[in-house]
Amino acid sequence: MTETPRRRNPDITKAAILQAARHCFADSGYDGVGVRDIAAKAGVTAALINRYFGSKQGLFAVAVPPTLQIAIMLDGDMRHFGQRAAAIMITKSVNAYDPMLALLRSAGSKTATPFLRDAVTTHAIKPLATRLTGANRLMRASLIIAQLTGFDVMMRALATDALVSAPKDVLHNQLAKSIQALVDDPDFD
Amino acid sequence: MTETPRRRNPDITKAAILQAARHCFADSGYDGVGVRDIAAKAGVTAALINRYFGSKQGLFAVAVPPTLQIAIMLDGDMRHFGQRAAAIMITKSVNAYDPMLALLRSAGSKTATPFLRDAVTTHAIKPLATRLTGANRLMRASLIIAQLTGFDVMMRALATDALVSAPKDVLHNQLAKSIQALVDDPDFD
DNA sequence: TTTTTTATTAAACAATTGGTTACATAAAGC
DNA sequence: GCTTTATGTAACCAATTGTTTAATAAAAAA
Repeated sequence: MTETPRRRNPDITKAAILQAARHCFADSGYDGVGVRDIAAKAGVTAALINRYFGSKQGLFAVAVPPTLQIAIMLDGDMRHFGQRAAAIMITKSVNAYDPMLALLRSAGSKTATPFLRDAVTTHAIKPLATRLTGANRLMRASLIIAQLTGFDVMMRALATDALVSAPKDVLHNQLAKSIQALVDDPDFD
Repeated sequence: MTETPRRRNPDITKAAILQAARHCFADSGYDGVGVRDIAAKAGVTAALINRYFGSKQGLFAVAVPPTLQIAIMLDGDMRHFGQRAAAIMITKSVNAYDPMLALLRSAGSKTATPFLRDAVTTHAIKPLATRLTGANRLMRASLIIAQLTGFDVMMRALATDALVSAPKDVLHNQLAKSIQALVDDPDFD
């Protein structure tokens, strides 16, 4: 948000469009925003989106899928994955860009769904599965991602009161326990 | 689907509109369908939607929210809730009307969100919470609903391969265990 | 049968919005 | 100064939206 009148620079412009696109898609979903909205937020005109990204679809594919990753949660001992994941899910700033919201709010779009399916598999399920031990890793990773996704649906997309106004510490404990149950090797129970 | 040329009957017509609306909203979300689509599927004209339900919004409010209920899952011993819920979630026919899909695919719609928030609280979270024991029942109920929701996101809205092509029995066991962990009274662990 | 009611349709409204592209402008690099 | 290219303007062309008014025809009432 620099106040200096932006000099000509395609890289900066592309970055601005990407950032604006991520926020817009997270706010309103793929079908909910127009290219003019995104361009306006980036401080440019809609024509540049087609120039740099080919189409609205192209922009979405470049902007959103790669941001769907859970690297931060995976950084550390997997015996405490539930703790870390729960902490991140609960404390995510509501105003910050959240790729999960872009996913949820675009889940109804026939255009966006294929990209999202790929993104979830590549950037979330598979990386998580490689950190699991025991049997059925891909399936268990999917269930974990599903759990995190469902939490975001209730907490952010719908913002149901029972979750939004729940005491953070209690919420953290329950969520962490539930997630960890899927992480721990089922063969050792 | 009677082949007899339908005689005039407002009740039957209203019912046809409601059924068509539920399927359309589940398929494409609130913003994804027009009143003409719904009317066509019901075999009537769009004007009738406004006559009988006031508006598209009114139709949505009447058609979808009350169908969001988990009565079948609650029928029985809560010590096996996880088993029943998992079984239902996994075997839901893909072609049958699924109110959860209407929810997920409408989660991006600014118009539909308030109705859905209310519906989830009234018809899913609260009924489930009354069947729980121990502390933080509303919160735990929310987490359970979140888990089921997330599962539907991955399994149906996105249809990620790791879940769709997973062996049903293994999937059932994992899902049931994970759900039941949230049902069981945390004070007795 | 005649009259009244009303279920249903047809048609238009009015506004918007959609993504995309051809052309014009002006800044940057050489 | 010349060329390249980043950016803006503007128009396109279409499709569609939810809604309403007025006409039609079927059912109910008399």
